[in-house]
Amino acid sequence: MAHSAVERRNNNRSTILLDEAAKQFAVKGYRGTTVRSIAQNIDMLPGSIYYHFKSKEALLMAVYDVGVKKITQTVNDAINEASDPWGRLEAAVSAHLEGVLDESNYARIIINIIPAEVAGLEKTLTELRNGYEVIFVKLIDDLPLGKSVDRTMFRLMLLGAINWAKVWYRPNSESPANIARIFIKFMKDPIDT
Amino acid sequence: MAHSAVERRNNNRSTILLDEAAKQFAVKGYRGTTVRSIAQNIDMLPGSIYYHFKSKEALLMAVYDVGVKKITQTVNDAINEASDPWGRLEAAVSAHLEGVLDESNYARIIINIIPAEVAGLEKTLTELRNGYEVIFVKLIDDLPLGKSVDRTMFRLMLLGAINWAKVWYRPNSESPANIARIFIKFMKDPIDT
DNA sequence: ATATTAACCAAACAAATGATTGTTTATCGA
DNA sequence: TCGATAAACAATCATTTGTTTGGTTAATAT
Repeated sequence: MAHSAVERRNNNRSTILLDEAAKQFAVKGYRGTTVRSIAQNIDMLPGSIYYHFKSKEALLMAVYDVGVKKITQTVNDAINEASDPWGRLEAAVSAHLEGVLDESNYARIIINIIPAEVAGLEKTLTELRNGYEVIFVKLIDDLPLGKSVDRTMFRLMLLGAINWAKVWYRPNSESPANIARIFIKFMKDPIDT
Repeated sequence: MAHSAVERRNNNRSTILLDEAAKQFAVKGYRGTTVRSIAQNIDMLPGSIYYHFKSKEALLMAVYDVGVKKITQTVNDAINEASDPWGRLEAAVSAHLEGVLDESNYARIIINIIPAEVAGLEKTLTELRNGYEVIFVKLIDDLPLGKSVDRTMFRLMLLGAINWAKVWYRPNSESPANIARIFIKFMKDPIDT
């Protein structure tokens, strides 16, 4: 037999480490999170973190990168469930909201980390976020809108509205899916009927 | 004579100190801003700040308070220039945007400081911001909207959209007034004409 | 002229924090 | 069994950060 019931050395605690870092960065920001508190919450010594990542900034980068990949995946999956353009956009908005409002989700750091707060990573973080938002550029391109509609402003308005939800959202507010439906309706239909 | 041409003792560097603090808090957040860097930028020693304010938190509070008062004033003034409900709302949005997008404006910190980042001041800061936003509650109450329209969600969407502008706004983007006009139009009119 | 006070400077402190170094333990392939 | 290596520990360092303390200077009041 290959390896018995003996506990393997395969303690892939890098994953646990990444999870914990994601959670704390999302809630307390970059500077509000300390290497020590991350280590403590996963029963690891502060110095050990530096075996997995060469610096605190590198740790944030790793978390941010995973966060972008995960929410990109989630939103893309959601899009494929719908067929008509407006339905696809609503599905994307709903998935995005679920991601950024779920406390256990990596995606939160995408909107909770202020790039300027990190300095050394400002440019890279901003680029990663912009890359993700390309999904919405395409979705909005596919909408049947009048010639006079500025699609860029349309996107900036919609994304701003949903990203700001983190500020006012409470677990007993409307559900992410409802918020998505309501916001899309505001954009799509005349307001007074 | 009262006091001659002799240089007055009126070295009111408290104002300069407050200005610099406002600027740095707005850009780098509370934790990202250090007492030292504020002092350095106005040629003052770190310790001297504690003559004017008893703590870093007290300094933030002072800045935040001035910020809320200033933007409240600005927006209220703008409202009085218009008469119809939609026009008043657009004026308010425009004034709000000008305030929060102007780098030299105190109002920026209202949206760039995350209350949860400060801990000891979370409640107070949130209350101050909510107090300001009452202006928009009233403006939206006055709109001629259909019975089925959720005015709270309407406000959250609109305020979110304009508050997020800080993330993408560049001096060569649309002007604050144009952004206000476009966003209000999105909310008011059918999208495809 | 003297006393008082506003407004700072100079220096330092204690705590917190990111990071480094040397060592140990456990697993696995040869 | 042995050597290599992954993964962590234990201890410590150097720096940063908010804050304090005591002294200094110049304007104002008495």
